Amino acid sequence: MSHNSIHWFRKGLRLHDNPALLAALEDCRHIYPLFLLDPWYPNNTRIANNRWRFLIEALRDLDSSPKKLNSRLFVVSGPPTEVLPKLFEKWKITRLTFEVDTEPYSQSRDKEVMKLAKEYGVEVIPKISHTLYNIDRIIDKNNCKPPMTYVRFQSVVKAIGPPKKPVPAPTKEDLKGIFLDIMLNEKRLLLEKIDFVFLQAWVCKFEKPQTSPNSLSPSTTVLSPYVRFGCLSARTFWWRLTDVYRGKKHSEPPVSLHGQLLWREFFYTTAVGIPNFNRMEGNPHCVQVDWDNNPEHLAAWREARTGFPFIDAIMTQLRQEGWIHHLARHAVACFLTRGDLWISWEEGQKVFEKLLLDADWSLNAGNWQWLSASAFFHQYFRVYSPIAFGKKTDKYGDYIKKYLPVLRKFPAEYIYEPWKAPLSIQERAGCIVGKDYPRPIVEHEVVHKKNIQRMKAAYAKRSPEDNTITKGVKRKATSILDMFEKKSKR
DNA sequence: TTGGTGTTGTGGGG
DNA sequence: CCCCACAACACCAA
Repeated sequence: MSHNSIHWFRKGLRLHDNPALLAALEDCRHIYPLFLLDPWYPNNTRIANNRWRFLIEALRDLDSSPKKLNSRLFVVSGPPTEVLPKLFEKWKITRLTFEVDTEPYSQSRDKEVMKLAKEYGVEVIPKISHTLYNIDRIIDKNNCKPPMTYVRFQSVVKAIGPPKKPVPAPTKEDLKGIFLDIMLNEKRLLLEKIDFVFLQAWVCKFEKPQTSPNSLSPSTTVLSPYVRFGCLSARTFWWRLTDVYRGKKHSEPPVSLHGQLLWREFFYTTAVGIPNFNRMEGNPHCVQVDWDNNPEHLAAWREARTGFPFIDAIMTQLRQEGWIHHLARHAVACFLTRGDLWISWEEGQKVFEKLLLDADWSLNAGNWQWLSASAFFHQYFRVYSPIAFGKKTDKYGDYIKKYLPVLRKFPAEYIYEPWKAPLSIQERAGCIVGKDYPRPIVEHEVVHKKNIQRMKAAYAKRSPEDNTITKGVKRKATSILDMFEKKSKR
């Protein structure tokens, strides 16, 4: 019982499956659970109110403890490199623990913090628990470069074996004799929800492409924000699913729920292994495209006034609720980029980063590249129709009517294309297109064909060593990865 | 070297 | 209901 420990919460806002927190409690006299409000985030990223609120609630959840334990979570504002040294001295800290975070800013921040800790004689213990695997190990196993397809990724992780089991939450026994400032109040509600909602049959049958982007209540788990902030451990989720699968016939990756966790892991891996992953320029795997600069169109997309009800309804749900179905993300992402507006995926990435509760640096960048056919996905001639796609799962446009009440009186026949309705019908619906609801800002039938040709030209312009022979890309990637490897050898 | 395959397209044809 | 054209890249198996 000799250490004074800080456990620094960043992601991983939970007590269960938190190996770094357990490490902090070992031989510990006093534990200080800490969350820093790092000004780098509001200064360099976009965070809408909904997402702040989710974070605050998650922190409150961590902090909410039975009064009798007199517990608390320390929340301090300021840059980590300024705040932590003060706390090291004030609390006579000998040990700092935290969960490994692979994002570029986090990596540089943690490197600085580790240097400082050394100066103050503080032992640092980082532990992996945000991802299913050690991402570096996946890259190493794949010849020191990130696997570029899901199939390849699957074969690499299969060779590694299943993810590690989650570690248990600290018990009252672990805390005996420790001055604790945190509560052991797990997100019970959430775990109960998993047990309750995840009826076995539903879990076993789950196939992502069969779920609906526009059902009125979500057709998927909606656990992504919890996983994003680490309120729910991906490993805990994985092994709970394994329990549910046991002995039953069940769906398989890529479409199963295990498959969804592997998609997350896939983009975490590529984000670590590919330089400039959230940008087009300097990103060796990203097709270089001459995207248009069109602030009016971008604003119309962002503000749900493209004149395409399906697109506008999705963007409205995004703004109001901070969550939209994965396929809805496909529809609006394709529309913004290669499908209709020909605006850079980086612009869409910024809007999602701000509005999605589950906005995750790696997944956001990876999926935008996928949807814009800039990397990972290359069948750019497969363009989502802003009219036809939604009809498959919502013939009468109930989803549109929910989020765009101005259109609620339109008959099903015209709900996806109100501009085609005769004026008499528009009048009867109490909504004149061009006055009460915008006219479509582009002619989809025309622009999407033109855009396919522009995409074709962008692909053709890639230098031969960029596309035909992968050597060119590999060379670039490995040189970066060599550096990365050296850095990560502990 | 070649041919097949890949989470989630559309519109036209039979 | 299935099949095709549209026609690209990364990877793998033969």
